[in-house]
Parts: sequence; C-alpha cells; structure tokens
Amino acid sequence: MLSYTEENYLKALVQLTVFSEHRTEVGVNKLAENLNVKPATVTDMVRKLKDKSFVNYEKYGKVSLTHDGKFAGMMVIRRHRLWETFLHSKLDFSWDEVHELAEDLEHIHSNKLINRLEEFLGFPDFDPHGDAIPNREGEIIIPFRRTLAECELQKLVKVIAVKDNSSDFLRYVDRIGLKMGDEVMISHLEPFDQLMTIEFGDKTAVVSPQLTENIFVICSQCKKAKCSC
Amino acid sequence: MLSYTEENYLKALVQLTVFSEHRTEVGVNKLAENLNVKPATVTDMVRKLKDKSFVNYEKYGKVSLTHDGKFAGMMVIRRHRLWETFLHSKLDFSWDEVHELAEDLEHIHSNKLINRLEEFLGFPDFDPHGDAIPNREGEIIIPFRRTLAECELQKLVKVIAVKDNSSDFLRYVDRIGLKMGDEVMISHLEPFDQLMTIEFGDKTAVVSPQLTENIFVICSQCKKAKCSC
DNA sequence: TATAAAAGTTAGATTGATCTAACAATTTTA
DNA sequence: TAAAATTGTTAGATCAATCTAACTTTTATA
Repeated sequence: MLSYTEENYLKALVQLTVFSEHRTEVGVNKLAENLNVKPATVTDMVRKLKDKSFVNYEKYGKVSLTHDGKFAGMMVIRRHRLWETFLHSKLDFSWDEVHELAEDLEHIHSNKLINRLEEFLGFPDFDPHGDAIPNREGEIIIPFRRTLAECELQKLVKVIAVKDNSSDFLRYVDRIGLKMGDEVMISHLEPFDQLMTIEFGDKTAVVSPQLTENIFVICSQCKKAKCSC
Repeated sequence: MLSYTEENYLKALVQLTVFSEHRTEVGVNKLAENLNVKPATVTDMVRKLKDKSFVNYEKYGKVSLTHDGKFAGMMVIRRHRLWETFLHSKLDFSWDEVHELAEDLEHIHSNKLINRLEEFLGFPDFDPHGDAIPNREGEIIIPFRRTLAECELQKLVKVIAVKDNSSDFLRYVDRIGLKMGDEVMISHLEPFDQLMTIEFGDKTAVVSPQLTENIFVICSQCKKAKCSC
C-alpha cells in the first residue's frame, strides 16, 4: 500500500512527464520544487520508489515512471478529479475551492468507493476545470484543444475548460464573470500591448493574452476545437 | 491543527466517556486497548493532548476530556457519521461497509465541506446504524431507546437502529434478512436457553439475546420507544 | 496489612518524512 | 577545455508515532 507521500510523488511525476509534452523524465531538483521539498528529500524518496519498482532512476540520473508507477499515479489523479467533480456538481463548490479539498480526498484508498462515486456522478469525462478524468484502466482522453488566444477576431466560441488551475487565475476568471459553457468572442485586439477586449453574455472585459492562453474553447457552430467555420 | 492520530485519540475518548453511561474518565490501559496501541504510547500521547488542553490528566491518573477536547472529538464523530450516511444513502454501500471507509473520510478537515455535505444529505439526524449525528455545535440528541430484547412476546415493534457496529454483527443481521424499518415481533421465548423466535415480514429466525439486545425498536402503533400500548 | 496483581511510566530504539550543511558530479559557458 | 554554475548526494539531525523491556505506583486480595 502506498503512503500519502508516495502517492504525491507519483502524482507529481505523472504531471511532469506524462502530461508534459517533450518530457518523459524529470530531474530531482524540478521534482523537489514541484513538491515543495528539498532535493535531498527527493533523492531519498526516489530511491524508495525505485526499490518498489515505481520509478526508473540511477544516481545522478533523471527520474521516470515505470508502468506500475504511471498506473498508480493515474489512479491518484483519477480520484482527485472525480472528487473535484463531486464537490463542484453536488456540493456547489466553486472552481477555485475544489482543488485543495481534493488534495486530501484523493488519498482515500478504495476502488469500490471511487467507482461508485464515478457512477453516482454519471461517468463524467472531465472535471470542473475541464481536465480529463482517467478511467479505471488509467487511460485518459487528451483532446485536441484550442485556446481563446488563438481565435480570430469576431469568432464566436464556447468556453470548455481552463488550463491554469491556480486559485489566482480561477478567481480572476470568476471575477470578470466568465463561466464554463459561455459563448465568447474577441471583439478587439490592441496592437500596441496585445490586450484583448472580449465579449460574452451581456458583459465585456479587457484582458491580457496570459488570460486567454489559459482558456480552452470550441467553435460555437461546429462544436469542434479544430474547425474551418 | 490536529493530526490524524490525535483525532483518533479524541474520538476514542468521546466514545469511552461521553457515550458511556457511568464513566466520565478512562484509564490509559483501556484507552490503549481501544486504540490498538500499547499503553506506553498512550501515556506519551495523552501528555501531548494535555499540553494542548484537550484532556485532563495527571501522572498515574485517569484521562478525561476538556471542553475543547470534547468538541474536537465530537466533530470527528460528526464527520464520520455524515460520511457514513453519504456512502449508504447516495453510493449504496451496505451497513457493514461504510464504517471502514468513514474511518479515513472523517479526517478531512473542512467545516465548509462537512456542512455542505450535511445540507446535501438533507440534515439527517441519524447515520445508517441509527446513531445520532452531532450538529455543528457538537450537540447530539441521545434518544430514549428500547431494545428488541426488552419487548413482551407478540408485541409488534419497528427496527430503528442497531447498537453494536461490528462487521460480524451487521453481517449477521443482514444474513437473517432483518432491515432498518422492519416490523418485528418475538413470537416465542425458550425458557431453557433464552433463545427467541422472531418474526418479521414473511421471515422467521431463531436468535440469541445477544442479538436482540443490540437492536433498537419503537412501538409499531405509537412510534415511541417508551410506551404502554 | 503485606503481598500479589493490575495499571501506568520510563528509557531507549525504530520508522517515515523531512531538514541543513557540506560535498561531489555534471553541464554550461567564457 | 578549464572555471563557474547548476544539479544531485551524503551524513547527521529532528519530529511524530510507535514499539519493547524494565521499572514504579496503585489497587485488590488473601
């Protein structure tokens, strides 16, 4: 049985390797930074995970996940995202509140519980942030995605997910009033500083590219990320 | 913030003192036995809890809860019973499965979460075993109760709760087919060995007093525990 | 009441997760 | 390619929760 801490290491490794394009292994320092511990601590832990066959690692080398490690990490992420979905859809927690609570809930070990929860939620494919939920086999659908930043002017698109899950970002999005499912378009792009004026519902907001790069959208007409409408 | 372990000590103390008639304090050995650790471990932990003002304790003396300790312990029990209710009523877990899962869930610290969960469940007064759920103030309604063992022959009563929460007991009750809400009566009491024949629904079972002493009932007519029907 | 039994404590060790400080290997860059 | 910067390791320490074994205090009992 994996400890709370070991699970957090495996989860971090999935995020830094599997979910990251162009990186299949990661250094001790980066992992330490991600987990908010010192590199020395990671060296020890990684050795322990290697002994248990969850990671590949040699002294002074990079760390990568074995098949078992990847599966275990995926299960943590599955639990995390299902609990987030529960908190949001059943208990009315907002986008930015669910993450922290799910950090603890994800460590409840019970396949039966998580599978029942998944059923209770109606087998959702995505969590409240729009991230895909791994299935019982640890598989995940990573869809092709377009960000709001990439859209032409006046093109009407629909918000389906967000990329950055930090509280700051989510609260910012909440404050301007933008919600999942909203129809939105860029009405103006200021050449001088790249600020965009966006319109959605009866609202208007002036936002930076940093914001729009973190909002995933689909075409309002054809409902696809990739389209030529 | 209380640790997982500290919470378990406080919960055990509530069960051993507050929920126990004629006992307001408990010895180190009994507490150790209840928590499945050695007495030496309890001595250390109890000192720590005393430093934090959760218990009253002097060397070689008994342990009792302070106001703060009682409240903290009650909150753990509140979370435990609300999660049990969730697992039973929303995820269809059976009586005997919910306890173990709730042992972990009860340690998720978030008043907001537990209050939302309570609301989502419709402010239940009792958990699936029929035990009262403490409210946000840590108060609990301990109703007057009558056990099936105390009923006269032929008296029709309704099962409202069970006392013993051990898996063995709950599975036994499940196996004979007795359920919460069932109407039941003692049709025969064998003077030789005190075995009782009970009838409920279209079923009949021969059971020991140990079983019936652990089943709480109310009068089928007046719906009260105490009655003269 | 003296003694045996029960209950409780102390000291020292272990395990898991972490740290700091010093050191070593690897990579970058001038 | 040698020096500097970055990255990673080692050794020794700490903290929480637990243990065992030996010891002490309290309580029960003959």
